[in-house]
Amino acid sequence: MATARRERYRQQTREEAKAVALTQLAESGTAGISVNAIAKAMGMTGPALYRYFAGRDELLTELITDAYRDLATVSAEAVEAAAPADRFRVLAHAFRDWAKRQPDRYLLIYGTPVPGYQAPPETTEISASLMRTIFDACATLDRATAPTPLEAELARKLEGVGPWAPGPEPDGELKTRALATWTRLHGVISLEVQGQFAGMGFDPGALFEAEIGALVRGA
Amino acid sequence: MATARRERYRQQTREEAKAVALTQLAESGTAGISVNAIAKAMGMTGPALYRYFAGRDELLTELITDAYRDLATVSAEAVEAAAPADRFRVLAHAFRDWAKRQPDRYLLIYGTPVPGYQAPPETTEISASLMRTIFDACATLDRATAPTPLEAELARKLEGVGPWAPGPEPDGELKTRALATWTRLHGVISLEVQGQFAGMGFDPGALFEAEIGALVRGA
DNA sequence: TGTACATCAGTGAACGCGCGTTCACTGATGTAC
DNA sequence: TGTACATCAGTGAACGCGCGTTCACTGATGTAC
Repeated sequence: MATARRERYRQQTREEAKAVALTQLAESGTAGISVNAIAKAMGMTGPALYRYFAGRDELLTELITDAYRDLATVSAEAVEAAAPADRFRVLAHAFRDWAKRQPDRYLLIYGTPVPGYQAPPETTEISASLMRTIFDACATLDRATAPTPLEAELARKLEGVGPWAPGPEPDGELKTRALATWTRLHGVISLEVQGQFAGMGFDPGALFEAEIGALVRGA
Repeated sequence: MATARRERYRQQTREEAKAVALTQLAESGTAGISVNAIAKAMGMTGPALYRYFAGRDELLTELITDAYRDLATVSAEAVEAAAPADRFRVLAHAFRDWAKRQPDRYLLIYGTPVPGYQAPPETTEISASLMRTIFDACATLDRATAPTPLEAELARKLEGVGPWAPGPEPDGELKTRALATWTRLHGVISLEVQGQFAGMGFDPGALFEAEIGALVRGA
């Protein structure tokens, strides 16, 4: 099977192309990702890349799903490996750490969408699996603190909607917590990786910890 | 002063160009904003626009500062007009309403930054004035509920950093609340306007209200 | 092990396109006397 | 009110550029006998 080696090289080339694309993304944004420029950086001519990708759109799509899947699996593995009592904090940190390590990929998933760009159906599945992980992490939070009236109202409204994730269906209160978790983590992380805290002279990590603390309390 | 009329037309043309640019932004993102296309849509040729803007960059900068200033003044006016007890809620709703009315402008300010693009110094001033409004709104929250240990720690760290806004310097606790307010509102709003809640079958408004409720409680 | 054929990777030329920006110009609109 | 001049708005041609993508092609790498 010499053909297997050929296939392996093929995959390597694809990965290399995507890696170059990510550096372009970091340097000049989504619009700066160019088939010709990628090929050039790899020591090839532009058309050669069409042996590996149907076109620019396919490459972009793959960049997005790759990043999404990576974030989802990293988070899931971290949560699964942790003791139940640590799961929530572990999830939060897995999220932020991943985002800080590769801010551009985070914004590729959760940043301003490219208008007109249609996310592939695969994304739905990945986001559902990520939601499962959030549910699992939130399920370990204690429920001693009573929800505010508005949280209780939201919980009631969320009862029965979905499913947002595979597996056992959580109740409205858990869904409420999951949403708050998602939006609050994203709130801090997105502003941080976008540099909106720059020059304010404080450590975003401390803010992040405080937000985790508020969520753990069950607020 | 017939020259005044000329100047008025001039300003009108500038405004029209920016308006067209905003529709392009909505249709195809920042990268889709094109000098030539704007001129064409206005019934002019491309070079004509150079009588009104030094170049594409200046137009883009103006789009950003305009949006930022608009959000800041709308919020400030809403808060000032409200009774102290309502101020926090009024601020939150002013923020979300503005973002929902013009999602593209919101993302222009708080979305993925264009790499390499340097925000003009004016932005700093506007963001400071917006922070002042947030401080003013948060100052009306009652402080009965004790902060969590991590919030207290953050508050201690924020003591003396800044100034983030003109006017009287708030203490660490108020700064902590302001940060939480900013990041939580942004968390919900940004995911909402980006369409990340699409297909989940719940009303983002209810989530937003719940988040406001949690903040009002002083959590 | 050697030969004939098929598959694949990559090249180079070419396509049409739209971009930002400059430049010299024509006409219209203003100001000064 | 009328004329001479200055200022401004907009045009059309042209610049160089990089883009995504196609196509016919050459060589290398594989498979089958």
